[in-house]
Amino acid sequence: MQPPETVPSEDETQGKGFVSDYLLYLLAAASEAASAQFHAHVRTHGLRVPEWRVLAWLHDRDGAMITRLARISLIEQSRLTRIIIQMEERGLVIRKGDTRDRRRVRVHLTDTGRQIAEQLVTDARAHETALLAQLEGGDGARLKPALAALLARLDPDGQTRGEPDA
Amino acid sequence: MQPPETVPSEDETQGKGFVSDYLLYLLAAASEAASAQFHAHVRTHGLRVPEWRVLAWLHDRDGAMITRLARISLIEQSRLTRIIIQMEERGLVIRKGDTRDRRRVRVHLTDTGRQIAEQLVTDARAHETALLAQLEGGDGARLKPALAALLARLDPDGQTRGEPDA
DNA sequence: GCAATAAGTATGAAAATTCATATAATTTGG
DNA sequence: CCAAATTATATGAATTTTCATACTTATTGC
Repeated sequence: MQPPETVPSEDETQGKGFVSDYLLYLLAAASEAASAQFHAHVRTHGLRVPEWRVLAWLHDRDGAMITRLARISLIEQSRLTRIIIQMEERGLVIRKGDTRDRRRVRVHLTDTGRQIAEQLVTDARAHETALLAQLEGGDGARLKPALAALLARLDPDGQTRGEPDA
Repeated sequence: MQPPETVPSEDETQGKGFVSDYLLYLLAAASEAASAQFHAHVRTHGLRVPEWRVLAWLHDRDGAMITRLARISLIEQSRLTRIIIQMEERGLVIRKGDTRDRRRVRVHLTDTGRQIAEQLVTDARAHETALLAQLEGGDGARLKPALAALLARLDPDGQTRGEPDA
């Protein structure tokens, strides 16, 4: 037999509802909330979020190819192609055909691009530090490892994590 | 004095780079990776992700107003207005003017909408359970509380968390 | 009770994103 | 070595999404 009642009528306020404690929602909402401020800062530099992601990855490792940059930057390929073109027109990056594999296009930072990237990475580090400092208890410390573990589990080959090569 | 060299030329592979251990990136990437499968499942029901979010919130608490639904569903208001109209045309929800405050439009599930919502919530619960089970060690258990703490810190009023009223 | 302000929703028009697919270059299998 | 399959990027066209703002209805402060 089942608990007291099978019919869930009466009090719709059972517990707190499904969504507000649903992992995928918490992830999306936390991501949004945590990023809001910094993303606003990014926009003050005339960049959209995907463009900042590209700059950040190139800052870590210049000369990535479009497809890979798309995967790790969480951007759909055809969209990234257009974004890169725009960024090139703005002088943030330059595209170079890969001589080994002529299908590939490698993206490199220009001096301007690198300058902006470095500035923003510095800002991002500071922002992250401040953010984590706000989380009392161990939560702050546990968050990153837990997220990294989740990612590692879901994406063993680092398709999304900037593995040297995947 | 600092470590061996001050100039970071030579080996660009210092550590692992900034992005792959950056909180905001981990959040975004983890959210994407964790949601990918289930979101694909949602699409097989002919729903886009924002539509599923709306159904899920209405499942928890029917009759929400557009603005609030937009905030908690992480959707921009004017977009949600259009989405709700489409959902109404498809018979998933109905809009009812609030008689107390005639500016407001309250959104209610139709029977069809509720049926789909319930099915998907059931599926979502199962998926979440499976997902968390994959995380060995305490990571799985720690993740949700840590995310909730982050959200609570960033959004004290639960603007984004379905607080009874905010 | 009214003017000014704020809140909730809708909407036009521009910009962006997606989807399917074209094109080009490489790799694979036989 | 060749045909078939695969990979990388680009692009047209439809759909979405955004942004600013119009409208309408409430609320606030005098």
